[in-house]
Amino acid sequence: MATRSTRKLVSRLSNDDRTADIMAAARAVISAKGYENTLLSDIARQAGVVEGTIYRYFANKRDLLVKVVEVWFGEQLAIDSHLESISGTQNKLRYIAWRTLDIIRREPVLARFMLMELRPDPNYRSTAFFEMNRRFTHEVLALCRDAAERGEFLNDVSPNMLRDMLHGCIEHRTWAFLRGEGDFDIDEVADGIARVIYRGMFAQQVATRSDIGMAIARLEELAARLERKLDGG
Amino acid sequence: MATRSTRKLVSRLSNDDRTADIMAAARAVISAKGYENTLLSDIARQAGVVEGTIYRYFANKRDLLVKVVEVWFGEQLAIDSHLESISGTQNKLRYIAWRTLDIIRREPVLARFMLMELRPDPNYRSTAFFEMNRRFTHEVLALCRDAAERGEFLNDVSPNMLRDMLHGCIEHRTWAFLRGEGDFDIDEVADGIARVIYRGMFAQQVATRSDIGMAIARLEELAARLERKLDGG
DNA sequence: GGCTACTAATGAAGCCGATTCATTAGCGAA
DNA sequence: TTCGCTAATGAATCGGCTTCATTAGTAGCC
Repeated sequence: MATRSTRKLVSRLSNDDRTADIMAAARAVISAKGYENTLLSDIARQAGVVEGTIYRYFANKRDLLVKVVEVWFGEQLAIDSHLESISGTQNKLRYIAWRTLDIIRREPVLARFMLMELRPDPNYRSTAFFEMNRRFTHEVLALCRDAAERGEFLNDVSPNMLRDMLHGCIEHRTWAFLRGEGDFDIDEVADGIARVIYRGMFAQQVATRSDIGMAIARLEELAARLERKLDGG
Repeated sequence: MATRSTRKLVSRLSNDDRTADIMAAARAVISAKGYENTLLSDIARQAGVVEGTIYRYFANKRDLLVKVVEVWFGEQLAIDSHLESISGTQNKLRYIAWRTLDIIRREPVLARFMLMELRPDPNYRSTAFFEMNRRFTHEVLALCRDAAERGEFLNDVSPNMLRDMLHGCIEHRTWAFLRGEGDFDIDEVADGIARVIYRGMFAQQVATRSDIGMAIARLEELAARLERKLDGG
């Protein structure tokens, strides 16, 4: 097809090198132009190859972008040992929310891709991404479950619901941020979420009728003793 | 271009009639095949017109589908007078959440369109859809604000945050439903959301065990003082 | 150092939708 | 009945992704 004279090949690299090149190019393009505006031809140009070459390494455009975002997301998850050093369930909740919001603030394009492309995928649950995300959100589940077992939290709302409230609220806020509305005060948001969930689930040690009954009994006992003294004196 | 012999025109209708035909066809196709699988040619065939005709009435495919969803969403908002008859802030919250979940359950494809196409739109805030959605979510805002003013709710988390928690959680659950996971128990979800938010914000005027303990300590102190007087006297 | 086999890289062609626009035909007004 | 307007047409275009027969680096062998 192509004439001999126009053909020029770039150097032949190992599979790994070429894959890395293309993914780096894709990452650069996607983060510069946003997901919907990313063309395969842009990626190819940036990587210094031709569009067809990409299909030797990736099944299709979406496959490429998913792999890029998986790596990206994995990097975010890696930095993650601070949680244990925080004490108190409410503080832990606040930190988890804050950290998630912070990732979103730093990498809005990534966040958008997650929300738009990965989560709606019908077989999301069998993707590598799901597994990573599961580990990520597992913290909230474990935290709430522990609190319930220790008696700190009530038992009447499932930890899954609480996790969804936390992440759902974060995502809802994220959309406003991604559209460029307002100033995205992540401290305020994280604090509000943690506060409402914690207070909403806290198994408050309120006084019961029997507590009050005991108090009355004690007062009656004291009064009786005084009375005896007065009578006797 | 076209030869005289092959050309056949459908009857010419008023603009409104033809617009309605196309929108009805679009709605049928999108709800049968899902948004990503909806082709303009499907819609045209269903409407009994040719693809090009659609461009006389709508700027492009997206414009058509947005208008379809706007009308649909408007219908949902119309049925909406039950809320006032419900008493109690928590019950109202539960009803609002339940009703939203119910709309989603009945029209999952359109719900998906809202979440995927309308909300991410950069000029979402200037769309008719935003205005409708504002009225829709305004109920939650008003409810929480009123409760705060009456002293039923605490003042330390903004009503906007609470609204986002409610809708965020609903949306998060919706994705799982749209992917066909689990059974989408909307009663449980609505109840959980309302419960956590209500309890989390309720300005609880109850006595705690420590309050009663302090009271008892104070009484014992008084009793001791009396006793000393009697003993000394 | 030349030859061969292997396969990475090429890029033109194919394909599949949305979108455009010159042409045609229905319809109401004069 | 004719005329003018414009709704409807559908072939052509366009803009992406994807395929695949062809070309050319490269490593291994003698």
